[in-house]
Amino acid sequence: MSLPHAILTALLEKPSSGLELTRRFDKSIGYFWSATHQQIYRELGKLEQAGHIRALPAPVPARGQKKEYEVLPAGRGELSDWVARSEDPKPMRSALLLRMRAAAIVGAEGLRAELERHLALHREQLDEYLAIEERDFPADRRRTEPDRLRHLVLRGGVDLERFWVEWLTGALAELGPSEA
Amino acid sequence: MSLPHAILTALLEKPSSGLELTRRFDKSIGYFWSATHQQIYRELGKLEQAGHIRALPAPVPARGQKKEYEVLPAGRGELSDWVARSEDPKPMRSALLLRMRAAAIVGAEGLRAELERHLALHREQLDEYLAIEERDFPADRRRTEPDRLRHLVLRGGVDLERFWVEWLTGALAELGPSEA
DNA sequence: CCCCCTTCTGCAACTAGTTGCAGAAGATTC
DNA sequence: GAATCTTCTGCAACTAGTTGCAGAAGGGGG
Repeated sequence: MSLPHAILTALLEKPSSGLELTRRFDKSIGYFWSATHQQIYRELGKLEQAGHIRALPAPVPARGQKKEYEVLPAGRGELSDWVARSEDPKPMRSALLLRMRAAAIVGAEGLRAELERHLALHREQLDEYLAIEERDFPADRRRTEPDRLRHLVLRGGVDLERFWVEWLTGALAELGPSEA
Repeated sequence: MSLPHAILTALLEKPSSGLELTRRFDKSIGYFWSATHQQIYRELGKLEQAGHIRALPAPVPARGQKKEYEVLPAGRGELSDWVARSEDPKPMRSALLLRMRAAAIVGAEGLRAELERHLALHREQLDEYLAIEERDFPADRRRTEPDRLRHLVLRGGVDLERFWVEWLTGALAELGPSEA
């Protein structure tokens, strides 16, 4: 599974506490691997026990007290192995495509509004990605390999959102202008 | 959740037994909503109890005996409601994009082979979709609304695979010809 | 007839992810 | 200086999905 590796990556980018991680998952790593704070806390516990990360010594260790984690060499090693590991892509799932197929049988009443809503959401996400690209990846920041890799990831997000925007636009056109 | 609706859709397309459904999920509905036979059997049980489907009267009802299900009006109603229901798209997950981001930190050794493997798989899937399109959706079979909807779904699959093929091709070019 | 193979259904036990809630520490405010 | 709000961590209980296995029925084949 990928959650521990997502966390290791995030912690290597910057040592953080559970809540900080949660927030960063909400806007960066989470764009392609989302997780709730619960998953994160539990996984931090497991990673610590496995010796992949450790809590930075805190002045007052207590419940409700912020706890920062950093990655240990073993954790970095595990992540490095994982990058090269062979793993089949898991079949994608789209409830929207499924609904479309159901609509082919029971009728498309009410579907149009939902498609429009999704279209708006995907447009929004696309704009967000484009803003990030402009901010974080100006042409001169695409030289080093790490930067090129990070930019490729973002490009993936951009192009995927573009795909949805185009597909939804086409679907709406195909449904005809006056469906219920 | 969508699994029960996937099953209702499949059963409306054709009443089936659990194993038949499993096979059809492996090659049709499952392209965008996969499920194991276990999930399917359990869900069939729940759907039957909810009065959404019923088992067709079998000559010899017994364990190990094929059991066909068909959708009842209540099930069709539920599916019809679901088509119009509002439901946020769940954030996508891609272990590959995640790995790319990890590679930006720990190095991209060994990643290239994996990208090539995925590229081959996506090309294969794309070809399969195109073959289905040619077989099931010749130009004259795209007239009725149900056919147009079903074709849109397939188009979604085609374009998504195209996206991956293009992204992976670009990523491989970007990684440079001689990465480890 | 008996063994074995396939088909079909299903239980049990697991991992992953979600939701709701609660308690401690520190900051804020009146 | 007490009431309350925010931050941070975490438990408990749930739903969804996965994996491994087993048992019944039926169809050959020697």
